[in-house]
Amino acid sequence: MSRSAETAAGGAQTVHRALDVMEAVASAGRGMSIAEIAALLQLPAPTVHRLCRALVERGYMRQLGDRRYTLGMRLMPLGNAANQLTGVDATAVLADLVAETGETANLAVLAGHQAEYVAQVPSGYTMRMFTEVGRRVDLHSTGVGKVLLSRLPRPTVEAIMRRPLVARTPHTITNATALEAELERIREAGFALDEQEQEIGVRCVAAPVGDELPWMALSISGPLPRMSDELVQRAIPLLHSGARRLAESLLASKTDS
Amino acid sequence: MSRSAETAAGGAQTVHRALDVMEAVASAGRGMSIAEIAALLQLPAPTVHRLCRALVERGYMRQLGDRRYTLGMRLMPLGNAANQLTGVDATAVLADLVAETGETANLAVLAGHQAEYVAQVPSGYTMRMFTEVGRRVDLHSTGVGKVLLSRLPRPTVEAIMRRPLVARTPHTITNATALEAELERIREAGFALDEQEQEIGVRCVAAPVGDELPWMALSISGPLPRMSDELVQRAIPLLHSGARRLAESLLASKTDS
DNA sequence: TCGTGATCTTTCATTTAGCGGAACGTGTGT
DNA sequence: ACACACGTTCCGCTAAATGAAAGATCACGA
Repeated sequence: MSRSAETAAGGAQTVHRALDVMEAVASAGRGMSIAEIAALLQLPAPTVHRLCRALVERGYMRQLGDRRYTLGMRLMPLGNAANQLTGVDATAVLADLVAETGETANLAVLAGHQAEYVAQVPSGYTMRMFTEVGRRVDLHSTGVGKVLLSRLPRPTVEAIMRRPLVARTPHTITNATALEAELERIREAGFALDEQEQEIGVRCVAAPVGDELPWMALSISGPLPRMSDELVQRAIPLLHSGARRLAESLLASKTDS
Repeated sequence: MSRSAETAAGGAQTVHRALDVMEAVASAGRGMSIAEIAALLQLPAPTVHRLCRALVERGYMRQLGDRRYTLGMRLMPLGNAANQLTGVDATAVLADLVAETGETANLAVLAGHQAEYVAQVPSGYTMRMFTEVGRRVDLHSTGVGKVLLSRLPRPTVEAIMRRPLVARTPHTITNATALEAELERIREAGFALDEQEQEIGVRCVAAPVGDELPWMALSISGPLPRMSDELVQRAIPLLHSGARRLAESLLASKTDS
């Protein structure tokens, strides 16, 4: 690859590497050593060390007494600021989905090897899905998680599948071959179902949010008796159009802010 | 400045610049144009543009319809990850508070317009406060929440007060003027009390964690009969010293793990 | 306590990725 | 349509990043 082509691709390799380091530590959910990070990211130790040092200087990471590195304080207010600046855009889309389907609408993003709910508008029913914003769930056993998984690069998917696929219920897909087939179906169909795989009595239908946002997924969920096949079929195009609106809003190529 | 001195300073100029960009947008609390960011940071527009593009690719920022840039959703799960990892490290301080006061100790952080419990060490009593780590509570009706609220910038406080101040119990402060007076008292006194405002029969005393960490608060809580005035008075300096130790620990470049 | 191996941290010659001025493209107002 | 302000892209150049090697530190076992 020629140098000019590399430059045209972005001129920000160092930034990407620093963010990779930070995300690795966030994914691990514990302090990580330089050697661990270096092995995971396939980077030389001095490079990782330099990036860690920069992130420590800025408060994004901090170093523990045993020389491992963990996340720093600076990320907390930034997370809150992002929530305030973007939450409004998502809430309108979620509220419309609730109005159209009657069920709870959720927005989830990839967080390491899990999905994390970042926004939710609850249905008006008292018997409804209750999930706190901020909660993390497995990828393989939830609708949003399977959508996210279906869009990850193959090596990442394989790494996740090498972990035990924990059975949350008797319906959970715990076999890698079966899960891979499910992911293929999801890619074909453009949506995923959670058929009591995460929680008995709960059904969920989820859709991806946009090609440019492979780490984001939208869903509605509710109790099995209410989440009929008719509702699911009706919900799918609504999810797709909601997802489109949300992606447009977030990417804002044509939408007013 | 010679090149070798510059290199010795870190070899991460690009990382620092990217973080500067992101922090500028976070501080502004609204979309910013390339020209604005460039002027603020004294960088050329193409440099800012390249950095913005990298941050957009990773989801840390997004671009609006009028070409301005704002924060992206990728920061939300990272902020939550930092919350959780901090909670783990706070456990020693919390355990000391429990040993000294006999009551449940909690660490909470600002999460949007709520407080989220990120760590807790329970008292040895069977009748004690039980709150799941990860749970979110209102700011206006909890000790930790009022501490956090007392340290937010005035426009944010006003925005929060424009929402209904929900009465969790008959003791909850639901009047904005009264709440403002309470926040002023908290700023003066350096601690907050929750006098059955969040839950009948529960009393709580909370303190801020450090000037540099205004999104964080520490508290002890317990049932009214045990949370005597004498205990509260005794607990306040313990909370302050615990808070100081915690802040030092979190802000230090190396901490015991 | 000492020795050793593992790992982290620093140094610096080399490479290349990032830089920024200039040119081009886009959006807005008249 | 035109002018102006600003965003975005291009590309030659060099400042910044890189990573192998050396030095420093840590943890563990004898």
